[in-house]
Amino acid sequence: MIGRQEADSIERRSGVSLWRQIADRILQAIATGDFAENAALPPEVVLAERYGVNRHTVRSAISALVQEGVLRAEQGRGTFVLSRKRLSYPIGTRTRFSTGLQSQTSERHIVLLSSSVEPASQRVAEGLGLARGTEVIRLETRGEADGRPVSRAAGWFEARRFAGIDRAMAETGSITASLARFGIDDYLRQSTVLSARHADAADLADLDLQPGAIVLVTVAVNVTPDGEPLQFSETRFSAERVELRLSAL
Amino acid sequence: MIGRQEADSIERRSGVSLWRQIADRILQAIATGDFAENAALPPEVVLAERYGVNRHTVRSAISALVQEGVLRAEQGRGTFVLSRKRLSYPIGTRTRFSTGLQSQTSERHIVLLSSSVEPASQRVAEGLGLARGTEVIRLETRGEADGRPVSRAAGWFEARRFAGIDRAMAETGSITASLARFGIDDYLRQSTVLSARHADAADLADLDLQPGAIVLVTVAVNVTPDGEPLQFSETRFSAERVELRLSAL
DNA sequence: TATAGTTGTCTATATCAATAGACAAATTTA
DNA sequence: TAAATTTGTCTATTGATATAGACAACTATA
Repeated sequence: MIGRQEADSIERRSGVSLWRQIADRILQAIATGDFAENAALPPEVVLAERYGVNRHTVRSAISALVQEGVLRAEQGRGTFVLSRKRLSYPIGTRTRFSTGLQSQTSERHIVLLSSSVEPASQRVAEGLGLARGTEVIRLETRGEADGRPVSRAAGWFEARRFAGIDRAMAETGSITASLARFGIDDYLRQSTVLSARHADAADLADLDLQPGAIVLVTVAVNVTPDGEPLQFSETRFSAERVELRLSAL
Repeated sequence: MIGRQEADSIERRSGVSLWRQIADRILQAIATGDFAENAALPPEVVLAERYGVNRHTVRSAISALVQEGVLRAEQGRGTFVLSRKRLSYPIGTRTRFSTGLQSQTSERHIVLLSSSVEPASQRVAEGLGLARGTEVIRLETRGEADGRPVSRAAGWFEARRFAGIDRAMAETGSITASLARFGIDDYLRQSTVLSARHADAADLADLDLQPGAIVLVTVAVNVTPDGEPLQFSETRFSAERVELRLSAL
């Protein structure tokens, strides 16, 4: 990389405190592998000079990350990296939570948080090709890998056709397995729209994030091989824990 | 949507000032179309109550957005939305800047900012299937639509094979047209990895963003239909101006 | 032409964020 | 063991952030 010197500088009077900007930088460095797992961070004085701030400001950043479980500080020894690189979550025509992360994690599963029946909103109705107001089942789920939450999703299914999918989901912990109970043995991703924003209060709680964190948001429609809409979903990924790999679509 | 009441609340002591969080919310609302273009924002007192902060705090947020050219405030009348919804940028096997945004913009083009020859870094070499250190040409470009910067990209090409592609790029303003001069009349996107982070100082300058803004980052490899690597690229999109639509090819 | 509704400006106060310096406490190294 | 290195704690000061209240200036409308 060239000309990245000044990019290491920090924005003042930006509404984002310096300690949080520095915490972000450190997270970023860990996520991209610049700070290896278990390795010691440069000493506080060095970081302070690198970012052009006071040592105490660096300490604020570090203490936030210690709180967050990303770093461990040991008096007299140094500060060490606990967390690992980002998971790489594949998105393609055959997107499946568990299989996608299989090779990168020792354990992953989906937890059903809640379910409800509601009239389809405009966008849900559009996505599923239903009339607005048609009853749909809404499943709120969280995806976890190696004990850490990585994604939070809301999925909508036509209520009439998929009555009981909430129970299936609770029992199997898998969308794929749940759909199989309704005779769907294959489904494809028809469309995905992707955006990013700051995590809101709900995201922070659901994904166990700190304020100021970023979430990647996908809005997708899954269909049968024939093109019949099955599921409309909105998923939020923690941008600091996962990256999305667009596999041959 | 259900249960979004509390999500409207704001995080204190988060390292992100309240006025900036509120500015983000308003931007978000505009981007998703919740606040229509040219429409009046709710009065300051109402916003203050909605977000649970003082009116002066809301005013700070609004004044930042006025500065940014997103809002226009008129004493006695109200505050009005100037900017429009996010552009939807398609990503698929045939991803082309200009064609992708054609229907949504009246004008778009790519500006060549700089070019240089350098030895391939680890990741560039891997992406292009070259030995590390092989000479590559690096093109720095900015994509603009309707006069606003939407993306900032670095692209790497094998220097030996694509000598002069910088000139071609400067003249044509198009990757597709430049590659055509080297006998490449079609190319496909082989892989794309997507992540999100806060904009750094370089992003802020290049994309004309405000501190605290978010960028979507894609790292991609383009290949010939035969699978021969042509281009390795890293692109940063302003998350408040574009969303990425993953198109099935 | 009042009146209500809205943005703009001013003063004051309290808390958070950042800098500065000094030294304690723990660990590693010479 | 002594010295060097590193994190932890304390005090003090400055500027940015947030709250509070009052009122001016401007616009639309009854």
